[in-house]
Amino acid sequence: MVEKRAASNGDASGGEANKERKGLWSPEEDERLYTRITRHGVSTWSSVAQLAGLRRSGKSCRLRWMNYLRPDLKKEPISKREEETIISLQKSLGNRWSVIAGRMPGRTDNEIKNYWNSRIRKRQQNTSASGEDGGSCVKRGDFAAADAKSFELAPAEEKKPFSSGGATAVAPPVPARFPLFACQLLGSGGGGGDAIAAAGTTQSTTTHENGASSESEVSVGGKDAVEDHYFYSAGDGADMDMVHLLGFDDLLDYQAGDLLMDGWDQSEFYCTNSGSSAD
DNA sequence: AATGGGCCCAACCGCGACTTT
DNA sequence: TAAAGTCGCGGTTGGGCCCAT
Repeated sequence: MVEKRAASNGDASGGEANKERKGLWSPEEDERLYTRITRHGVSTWSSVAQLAGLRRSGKSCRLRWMNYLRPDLKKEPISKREEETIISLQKSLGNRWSVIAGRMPGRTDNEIKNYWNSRIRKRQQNTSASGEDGGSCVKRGDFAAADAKSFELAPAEEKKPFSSGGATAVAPPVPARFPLFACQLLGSGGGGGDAIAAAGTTQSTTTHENGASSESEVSVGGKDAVEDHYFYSAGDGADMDMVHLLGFDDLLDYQAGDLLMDGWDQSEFYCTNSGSSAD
């Protein structure tokens, strides 16, 4: 879809040589940006644009990466369960889309905002126009308002970036800010190995027989290095030699157990590159 | 087959916050 | 402390797609 749009958007390398390009991204521009970031990471977005040879603003590059190229993005449509989560979080947090997106791995603020504006809000307007409570228009199932409580941010933790803004250098290929995932140690004999870690890496998504819908292995360096793995140093110092990223639905399931969603912000984890394809 | 209206989503814009110098 | 540079956010828009007529 985007490719189709981009293809009709003209030649990325043509036109006036020094004028900043706007509009849809071409596949070539995507490739340049993706390659640049996966190989060298992000120091500042304006330098990424420059070094990738793109006639785009840093801002535009950031947006493209965050909303489309990031390897950890979910490609599938927003599920019913995710929709319920969006509704609950919007109710408690308001239109703080980035915070809401931060609670939904693989989803972007833009995606959630668009989804809200185009579908949920409209539906709620329709139902409230027909005399119902707008907030309860969707059947909530097992995700009641009480569940939404566990998503709320502690005030002091709001807007806590992984690496602070400005020109913070980050080891490749992880972008300056990257999402948090709940992870599970492999070979630890069960749930005892649950941990939280940070990741900004490529996921090779696989569907497992146990029904976990989007369990993924973490790999490094995008397409060129799918065999490499990051090592994560957890808060207690324990190293994980491999982690599984869990899909959002899996995380909701964990609420019944030891791992709560709001645990995501309670620990800080640092990513070190163990082996690496970065040149 | 043509067309017009609504939907959806990628991307832009403007602004505030933060960092660096 | 101020200014400049950069980032990130929420609101908005433009245009392609889909579908009913």
